[in-house]
Amino acid sequence: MSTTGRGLHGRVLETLGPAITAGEYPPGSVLRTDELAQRFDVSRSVMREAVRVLESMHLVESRRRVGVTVRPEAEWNVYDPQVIRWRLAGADRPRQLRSLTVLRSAVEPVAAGLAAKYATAEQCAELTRCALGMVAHSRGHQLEGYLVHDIAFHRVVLNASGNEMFARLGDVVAEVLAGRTHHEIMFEDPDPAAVTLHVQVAEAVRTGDAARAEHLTREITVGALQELDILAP
Amino acid sequence: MSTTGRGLHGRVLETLGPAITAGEYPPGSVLRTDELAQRFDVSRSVMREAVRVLESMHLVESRRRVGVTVRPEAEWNVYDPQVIRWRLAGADRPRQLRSLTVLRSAVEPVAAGLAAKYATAEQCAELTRCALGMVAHSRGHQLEGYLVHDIAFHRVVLNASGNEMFARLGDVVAEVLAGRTHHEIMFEDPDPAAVTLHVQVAEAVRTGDAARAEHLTREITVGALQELDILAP
DNA sequence: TGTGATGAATAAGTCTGACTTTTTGAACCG
DNA sequence: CGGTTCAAAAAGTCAGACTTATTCATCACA
Repeated sequence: MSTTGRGLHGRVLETLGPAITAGEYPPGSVLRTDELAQRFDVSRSVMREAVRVLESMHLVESRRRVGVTVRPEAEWNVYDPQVIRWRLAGADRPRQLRSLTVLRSAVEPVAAGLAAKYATAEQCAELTRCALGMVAHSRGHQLEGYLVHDIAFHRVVLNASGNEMFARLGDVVAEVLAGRTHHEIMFEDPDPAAVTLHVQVAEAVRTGDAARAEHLTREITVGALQELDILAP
Repeated sequence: MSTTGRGLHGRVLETLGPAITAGEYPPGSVLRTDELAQRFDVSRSVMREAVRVLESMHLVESRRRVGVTVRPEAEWNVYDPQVIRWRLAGADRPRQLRSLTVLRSAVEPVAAGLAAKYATAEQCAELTRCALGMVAHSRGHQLEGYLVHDIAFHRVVLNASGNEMFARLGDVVAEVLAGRTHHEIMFEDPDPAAVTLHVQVAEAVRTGDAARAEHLTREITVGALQELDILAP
C-alpha cells in the first residue's frame, strides 16, 4: 500500500515525515543535515535527498548557514498524498478526516453531476455493479466487503467526471472511507438510507440526470458530515 | 513569485519539470541520471536530488538497472503548486485553466457558505474592502487593479472558511484569475453583474447568510465557466 | 521445445572526503 | 552608536570509488 521505503532516503522519510507533520518539531525549529545524517546513520548525500523531498512538500526550508527550518503548517502541501498519509497517521487524525470530509462534500456532488453528463457506458455499468455490491454487503456485519464497493463507487464517480483534479481525489476519498470503517469504530451495519442513495446516484448517472445525481450525492456527503458531528461534536 | 531556482538542482528542475509536464518525454520514456547530469552540466549528486523531487511529485519513477522512467499523466500530483505552475506554463494551458475552474466551481461556493458561518469580524471587513476595491476598478480599463482585489477577495473567502484544504487553494485561484486577465485577452471591463455578485457575497458573509453566500458564489463560478465556453467552445 | 538456473552487464544507490559559497553575527573601528 | 570587516558555520557542490539490485541472454536440463 503505502510507499514502502524505496531506498535509504525513503526509510528516513518514513520516520522524519510523520515526525514533522505531527508537530514534533514546531515551526521555526532548525535541523542540521549532518546531525540528522548521524542520527539516522546514513550518509549526507542520502540525507540531503530526503531533505529535498521534504522541501518539495514545503514542510521545511533549507537555507545556507542556518540549516533546515520547519515551515508553519499553513504552508505545507496538504494535497500531497504522502503528507495526507503522514497526517492521518498522526495524533490529530480526527481533524484531518473532518477537513477532508468537508472537501469531499464540496467536490463529490459536482463530480457526480459531471459524471451524469460524461460517464461512458462502461463506467455506468461499473457504477451499478458497485452499488449492487454495497447492497449485497449492507447487512450482517460485512463491513469490509461494503467498504471495498463503497470506495470503488466513489472512485468511479470521480473518474467519470472527466476532470483530472477530481479524479486524483480518489485516493483521498478512499482514505477517508477506510478511516471511518477502521478507526471510528463502526459496530453496526451502514445506514440503509445511505445505501439507497448510492443506488439512486448510479441510476441518475446512468440516465444522465445531472441535477439529480448532484443532489443525491450532496445528501450522501451531508450524511457523512453529520456522522462526524455525532462522533466528535 | 515562482521559486527562483534555489540551488543548482532547482535550476535543473526549472527546465526538466516543464519539459516532462509538457509531454516532451512521453510516459514510459527512460532517462538516465548520468546522461542528464552531463546534459545539464551538474554533478550526479545534484542530478539525483532533482530526480528525487520529480519522484516525490510522481512525475517519474526511479528503478535500479532500468533508469528514471516518466510516469503517465494520470499519476502526477496535479495539486502540487509547482506542477500546476509548470503545466500552466505549457502548451495545454487552456485545458489546465478549465479543469482548475471546474475545481473552483465545486469548492468556492461551499467555502463561501462556511465563511458566512465562521468568518471573523476582521475577515468580513477585509472582504468588504476587497469588494469595494473591485467596484472602484471595474470601469475604465483598470484591469490590473481589479485583478488584485479579485484575487484578494477569493483568498479571504477561502481562508475564512476555516478549512485548511480550501485555504490552500488560494494560490490556485489566484493563478486562474491572473491567467484569465493576462492570457485570455480581456479588452473590456469586467462584467458588471459579476462585480455586483461579489459585493453581495461580501454582504451575505457579513450577515451570516450561508445559503445566500453559497448560492451567489455558485453564480460567480458558473459565470467563470461560461466565460471559458465562449472562449474555447 | 519449453523451462528454469546461471551469470554477466548495467544503471541506480551509497559512501567518503575535500572543497566552495553564502550568510550571519560579532568584533572592531570610526 | 552605527557602519564595516572578518571569521565561523552550515548548506551546497563535486569527483570517484564502491555496492546492490535487476534485467536479459545464455545455457543446461527435463
